[in-house]
Amino acid sequence: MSRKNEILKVAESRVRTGGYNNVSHREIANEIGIKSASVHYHFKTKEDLGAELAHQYTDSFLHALGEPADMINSGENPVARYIELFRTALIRDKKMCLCGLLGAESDCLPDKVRFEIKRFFELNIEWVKQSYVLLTPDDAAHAKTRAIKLISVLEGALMMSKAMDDIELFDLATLDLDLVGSAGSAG
Amino acid sequence: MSRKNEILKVAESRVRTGGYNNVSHREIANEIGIKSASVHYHFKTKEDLGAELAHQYTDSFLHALGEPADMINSGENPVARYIELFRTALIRDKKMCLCGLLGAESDCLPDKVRFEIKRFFELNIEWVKQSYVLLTPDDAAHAKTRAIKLISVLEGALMMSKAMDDIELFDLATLDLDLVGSAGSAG
DNA sequence: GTCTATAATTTGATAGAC
DNA sequence: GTCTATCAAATTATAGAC
Repeated sequence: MSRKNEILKVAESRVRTGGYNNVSHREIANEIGIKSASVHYHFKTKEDLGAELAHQYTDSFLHALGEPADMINSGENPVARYIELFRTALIRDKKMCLCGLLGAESDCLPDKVRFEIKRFFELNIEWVKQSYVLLTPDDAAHAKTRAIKLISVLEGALMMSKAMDDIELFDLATLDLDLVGSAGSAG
Repeated sequence: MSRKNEILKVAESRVRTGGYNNVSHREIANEIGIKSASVHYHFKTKEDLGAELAHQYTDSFLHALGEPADMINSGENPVARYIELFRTALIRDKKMCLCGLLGAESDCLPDKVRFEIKRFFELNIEWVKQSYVLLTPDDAAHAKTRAIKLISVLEGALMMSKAMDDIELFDLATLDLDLVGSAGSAG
């Protein structure tokens, strides 16, 4: 793993644990065995580090999701996979969604970081919306609203599970979610 | 307003904007015209300040909610008021829920603060659960799960609205929520 | 090209002034 | 009782070593 990716990895862990102000050059440097000032060679400013971190997180997230159309062709429900990816963040990483936590802090973030957070949600809304359109073409008019509802409950469920230190809360919150039917048809 | 409450007010604004690490003694002090060290007279440590802030926020939130039984007696839907209180946080304050943001950072917070965040969500789940029990006694078995779902979507909707800097997202996410019927009956 | 010595600023806290 | 001078540690950044 390149030095740059080592830095991003440590930064991701720390930001997903406590937000933008929970990461510092020194802690990153200590963890990978360089001096804190060395981080500045790889990322000119902290703002640049944060922005590149969020951008890469978004790309990696979308890559893990894949293409809704492909999934449907192979008999998989893309919305179910979307939910599962959020669950993975909680179960495997034991951490928040990077862009969820940063999104909540948006008003105090540097411009470049805020821009990348927005990009994450725009692309996520579009991905889920497209999935709903493919799953239920007759209800295409509601696809975007349903996408926003789904992402909201997933981000909120992550947040509550961390707050209560109880993974089961996530499963309760995401029980019988809107997988296929029109908004609120599950249950 | 007492000095102590002045400090809490500034701290609340800053924490709700950027989390626990977004507040500092100096900024608090500057804003109210004292020296940063003076804050330590009113709150021994930052942990104590954070804990008292979260405790007071929780009490104030519950007080604004009132008693579900009273509301039902006077013909008001308590769940509708609950949703409205979250909306107020966004529209009037233009800020996150204090305990939502801190909850997402839970793993890096001092013990006393984490304890208060947990208390917020425990009391909120209980309040909403009780409301559902009163509204739909026949579905009492699902009341707690429905409460968790509702709080999740509200916290997530706040988060997304801040991330996208778009209040309308909150209204879309909370359109046709589970006000009375059993889980997922809305739509 | 990669990294570090060093610095300016900020942070949380103590010891003590009035 | 209320507040401040002062401090030790941490944070981001620069200038320059190798």
